[in-house]
Amino acid sequence: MIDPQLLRDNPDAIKASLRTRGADEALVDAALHADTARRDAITAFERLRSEQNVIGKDVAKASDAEKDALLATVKELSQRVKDASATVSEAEELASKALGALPNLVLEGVPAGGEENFVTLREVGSIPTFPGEPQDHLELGEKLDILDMERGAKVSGSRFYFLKGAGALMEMALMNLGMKLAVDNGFIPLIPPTLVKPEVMQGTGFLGEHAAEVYHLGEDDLYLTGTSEVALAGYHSDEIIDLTAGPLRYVGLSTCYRREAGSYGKDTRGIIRVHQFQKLEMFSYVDPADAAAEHERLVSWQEQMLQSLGLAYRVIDVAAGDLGSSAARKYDVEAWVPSQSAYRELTSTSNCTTFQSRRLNVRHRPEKGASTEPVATLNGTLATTRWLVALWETHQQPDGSVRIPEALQPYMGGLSVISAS
RNA sequence: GGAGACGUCGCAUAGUCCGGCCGAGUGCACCACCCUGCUAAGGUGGAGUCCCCGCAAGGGGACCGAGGGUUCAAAUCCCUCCGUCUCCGCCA
Repeated sequence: MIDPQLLRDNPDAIKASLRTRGADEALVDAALHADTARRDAITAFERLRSEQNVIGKDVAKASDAEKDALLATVKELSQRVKDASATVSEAEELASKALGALPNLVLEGVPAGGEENFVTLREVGSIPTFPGEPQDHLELGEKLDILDMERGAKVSGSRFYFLKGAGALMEMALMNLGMKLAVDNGFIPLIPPTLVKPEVMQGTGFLGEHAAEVYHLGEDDLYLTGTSEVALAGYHSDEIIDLTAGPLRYVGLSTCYRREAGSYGKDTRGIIRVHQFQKLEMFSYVDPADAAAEHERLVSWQEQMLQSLGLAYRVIDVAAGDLGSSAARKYDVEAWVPSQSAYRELTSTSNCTTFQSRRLNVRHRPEKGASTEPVATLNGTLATTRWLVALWETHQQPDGSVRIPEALQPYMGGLSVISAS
């Protein structure tokens, strides 16, 4: 949710932001009108309510004779208060809808335009070369017996899989490596629920543009989360947290579920796009003034991971039109996938500034005695199942085996190569 | 799954039966000041969150797990939901 004060004081700034996203500026005026209507309704209601409160006290004190006369007038007033209150509820609903339709203000410097207008910030590592055609991760996985898509489909349908043997171990190793990095940097590990209530799903914004992506359990009215960001953002909802000692950082490990509706025929081979996967997610609650710096820190931890795994990658500054509604800026780290001769997204890190925290009502007190203000939230991926794709393909050898990066070996019982047995 | 108890201002509690004098008492913790030679204690005062009006001073509204209802008026009465605890049963 955008700052309603900013909407009133500087609607043009919000319009400018909408333009860089390629979104409709008319949303701003609609929100302004709804906000004014809401405040008018509140003022009218409160005036009546105040009157009712005063007379109510008189009624309590009045003698029996006076009481009857007072009750007559006050009954009529009571009805007007009720009507005014109903008007407020309607106006508030409309206003919050209109305000909620506004995406976050994009930060200065974010490239304007759509998906293709991203800016490459840097390319790191040398793109691997192979004597012949490199095998793709599915081929490698099946030959090495570490990935079984067929049985995944048999048991659960398309886009499901079994990771097996060293494949299963490697996924866990990846998570452990990321967990170590996070904990060393002061993150608090959390293993969150992956089923959440509608309010939380709503609050984190995933029922908006991503609604079709989300699994819903009708019987229990619970949602399966597509990322632990949902639970991590909800963790401190309706709380006033203490950031005087610096950012509050959590790292969540969870299974993620995505329906992948609308992606038929896209990435159908292997485990690039699947319904269920593991993800290790960083989540920071910070003072808004520190948000941009925290964003750089998150991306640098992501890069450390990629580097220690020997992957070639580029970091892109995602264009405004391709940002989620909560993000003010987003960096994707994309690793080179040899079979596709292309960079594919492995991580994403978003600075949501105070947008998410307003909706979830997470605040902090900048200093003792000061009034509360919304915190900034940021999130970023530290590892996912998809990383296996880049790892296997990048580290494949001419004999069809796969080298295990040194960083992962301690978490795999010292294993250094995966070969067909 | 069955039976019952409970959910109040950071924590602990009073108030709910008998609706108005309760946005709400008390203790602890907290902040400021005072007092005491130190430790401990004592005294006085102050403190919640959100919203609306206002340049401000200030004024007003809402909030007693959540949402509805009854009433001129609800922490208090009624309903629904959520959560916690206890007992019984069942079982990974």
